[in-house]
Amino acid sequence: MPELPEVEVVRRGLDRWVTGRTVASAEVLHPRAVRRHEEGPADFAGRLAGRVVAQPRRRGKYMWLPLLPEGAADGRADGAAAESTESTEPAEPTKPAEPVEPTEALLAHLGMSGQLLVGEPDRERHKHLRVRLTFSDGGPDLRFVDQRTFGHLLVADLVPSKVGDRVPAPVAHIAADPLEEAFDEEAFFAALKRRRTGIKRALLDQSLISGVGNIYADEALWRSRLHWARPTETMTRAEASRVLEAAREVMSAALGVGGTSFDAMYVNVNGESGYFERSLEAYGRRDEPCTRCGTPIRRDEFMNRSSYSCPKCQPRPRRARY
DNA sequence: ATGAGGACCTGCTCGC
DNA sequence: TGCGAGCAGGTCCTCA
Repeated sequence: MPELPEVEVVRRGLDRWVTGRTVASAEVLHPRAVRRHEEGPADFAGRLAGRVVAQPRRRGKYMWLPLLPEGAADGRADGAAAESTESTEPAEPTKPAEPVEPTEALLAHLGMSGQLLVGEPDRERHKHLRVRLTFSDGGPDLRFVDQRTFGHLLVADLVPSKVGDRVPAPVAHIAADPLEEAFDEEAFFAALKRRRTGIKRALLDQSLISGVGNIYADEALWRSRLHWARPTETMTRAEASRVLEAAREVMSAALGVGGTSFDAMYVNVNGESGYFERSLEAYGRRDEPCTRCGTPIRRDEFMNRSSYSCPKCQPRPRRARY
């Protein structure tokens, strides 16, 4: 279940394996994977062929590969893409070119089960392979594999975002994530006071704060001792800061774990952080003792999914909001 | 505009 | 052994 840390690990893997390379072809094996590309699969593939991939970017759970015109310089000073493996030596001549500002990007959202895998072009095709990109150097290809098809890829124009940078159009309304420098804590707190909803719903609202999913929301709330149905308008500035800091902590920890196995990610740029197996304090621990107080963790239904919390550390507010 | 709930999707697990 | 129910949840869509 990729949330921000897992997506960031994938982004780093993509930076290592595809930045600076030229797309030869894009093959859409399941139209649903590109359903948000309004002009359809053929246009999607057409826009990718021949483009040079610039350094991958990310905001929250979205990531994107800026696309440069064919033959453009990739913006890398060290030509690191060429050292990925012997078979990925770029075929293009390395003549200097004017830096070009990308106007489009390949945008990816992994959804629930999406993976971006880099590997030898002739390896076996996974059952849930949805999209495949090949590169002009004949080196490792890039595969979008997604069992549940909640994820998607599309090519979009880069437009100004509410954060102030240029991002793919579908990301323009997304707030910065709490690990970004640009994250506006004052604006987040003001939004909490304005909203008439519960804190967990607010944490999952990507227009207020991006990158937080169900798992890290529960973990951040457990750490900050806040109940998920706490009305946001009653929260103090200190409580808001607490839950933000907790979110940063859990996501940074997960990123740290995911990052440690990063060097071995040649064929497995897949967003598995390994974090879930060890460090979760609330999520998925129904009836297990709270590691702070020993009270059994409870599971509530919320938004058609689960919320885990400690009944003692996170008492339900008298006025709950969902 | 805002808040709340459902739809989408497939594989796995559980109970009968 | 078979099979249906339940569960997993990010985002978009609809409705009040």
